[in-house]
Amino acid sequence: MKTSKLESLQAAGWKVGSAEDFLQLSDEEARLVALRLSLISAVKKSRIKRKLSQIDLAQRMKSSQSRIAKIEAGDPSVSLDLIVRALIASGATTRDIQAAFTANERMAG
Amino acid sequence: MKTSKLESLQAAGWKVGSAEDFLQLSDEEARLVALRLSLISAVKKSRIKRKLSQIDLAQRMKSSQSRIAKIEAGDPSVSLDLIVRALIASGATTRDIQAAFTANERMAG
DNA sequence: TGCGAATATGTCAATATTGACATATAATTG
DNA sequence: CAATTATATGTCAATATTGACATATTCGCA
Repeated sequence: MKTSKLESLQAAGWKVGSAEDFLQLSDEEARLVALRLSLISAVKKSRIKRKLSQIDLAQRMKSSQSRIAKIEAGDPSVSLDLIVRALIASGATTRDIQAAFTANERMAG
Repeated sequence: MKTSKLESLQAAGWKVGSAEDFLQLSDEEARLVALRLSLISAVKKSRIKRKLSQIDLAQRMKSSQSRIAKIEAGDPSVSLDLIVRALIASGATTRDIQAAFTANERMAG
């Protein structure tokens, strides 16, 4: 479990370094990262569900395709603000957003 | 209803300009601002509940008292990231965060 | 009232985030 | 197999956000 979560973070481009470092993440940091992952996952799900390309979504929110790609890749240069804006622009309902938080709660355990 | 919401935004320091401008806010923008307001309210509630001063909370999250004050005042210079970090650092449970989103849904209608 | 603690407001240099762009790499279609 | 479309990656100047600091204001209490 811990391993897969670590791999998620690393795949997402976070400089986690080692497993020890990861385990030393404070609860606060870990919760924030987990929340980001949940929201990111919700963005992609919502975008696909509405059959929007990354360019489509970028235009809706006046951003760029590369930014959308970075959002979905979990790039650390992307803010929570941008993730949430993407989620809203993708057509996600508030219920969808809540669902992401629920998923987050499960992960954060 | 619309008026009180507008007043909230203005009180929070947003350059809304006029009621027309406010009404021209896109749904996306309105939802994002409403979400911010909900989370901000949750931060203050959580901080008070735990009897933390702004300085206490600032130390917990390695920020400064003035930043906490700005968070709670809804200052536009505060990011969603910082608001959520404050919410987590204040001791809010994930359930509290979800509740904030639920309140947001009610507001956004 | 006066005093101390808490909160609010304004500023700014340092840092983080942004859209835009070029370009690379899939994935899809004919 | 191209050709087309979608997605990924790297860069950077412009802009936004940050903690820190000074200082003002408000609040509770003796």
